[in-house]
Parts: sequence; structure tokens; C-alpha cells
Amino acid sequence: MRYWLMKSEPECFSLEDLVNAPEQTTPWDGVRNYQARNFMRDEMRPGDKVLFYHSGKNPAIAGLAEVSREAYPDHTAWDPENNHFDPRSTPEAPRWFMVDVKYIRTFSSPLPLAYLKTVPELQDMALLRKGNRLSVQPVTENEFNVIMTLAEMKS
DNA sequence: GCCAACGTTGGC
DNA sequence: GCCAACGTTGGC
Repeated sequence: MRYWLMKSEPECFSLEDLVNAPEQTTPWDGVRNYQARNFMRDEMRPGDKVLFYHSGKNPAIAGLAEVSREAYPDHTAWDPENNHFDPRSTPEAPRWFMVDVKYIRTFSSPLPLAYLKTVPELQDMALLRKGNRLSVQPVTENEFNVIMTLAEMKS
């Protein structure tokens, strides 16, 4: 099993939105970055754990989710009305992919980015690297365990 | 609102 | 293949 961190702006789609989604599951559509796509398409498997990160105001890890369906074509790229429309992607040759993400739980107290930066064990985390903008990124098993422990401690 | 970092585009 | 220009992300 692998571990990931996925970013979302809560104004766009929050962990609370995932709680309220049908079957508490959502397709992670709209990713238009090749590195992030490759992680989803090539490396994510159902059952992988996902740290759900809120970017923007009060950036923090809000809770835990999991990959519930392996990658399949992101059809929003084919829709001219969609914000993430990309005419280079077609049903015959899809360029963009998405996975389904299913809710597991909300941390009783979210772990703010500023706090994570103070945790010695997390100093090498991709999330904390300067200029990091990747919206889908791998998390090491150790980083994941440290974060889950912190989430328990704060509850 | 600002700005640094980064990815993409397109001319050459 | 290089690189300047541009758009976007995202923290502060």
C-alpha cells in the first residue's frame, strides 16, 4: 500500500464536501499537471491512503481518505463547457486521468501547515519544500505514520 | 494584494 | 534545443 497527499481548495471542494458526496466518494477530476497525472494513472491503487489537504486560507491536512478506484479517463477534459476543458484530450486518446477518492475520516483538529513545519520528522516532506505546487504527491510510510500519530494526539 | 516558484507555450 | 514570456499555484 502507498500513501499520498492530495490538495484541494475548500472553496472548490472540501473534505466536508466529500463527507456529503454520494457514497462519500468523488472522482478527482480537473488535474492538468503531468506529474500529478502520472502519479494517479501509474502508481495509485485502490486502498492507498490519501491525506486530504486544504490549500488557500488556513492551509492544513484536514483528514484521511483512500483511493477507491484506479485511474480512468477524466471526461471533464472533453467538455467545452468545463473549466478544465482540454481539446487535446479525446475519448480515443485521453490525455488526462483521475481516480476516485473515498472518505475515511476527518481529523478532530486539522494539522496546519505552519505546525507541520515545526515537526522534525517531517522536514523532508514534499509538501514542506519551498515552491512545491504539486497537487498530488507521494508521502512516505514514515511521514504518514507520524502525521496519523499527530492527528491522534490532537484529538 | 503581493510575490516566488514552477510549468507551459511558442518563437527562433 | 534554448529561453523569454506568460499563466497559475499557493503561502504569507
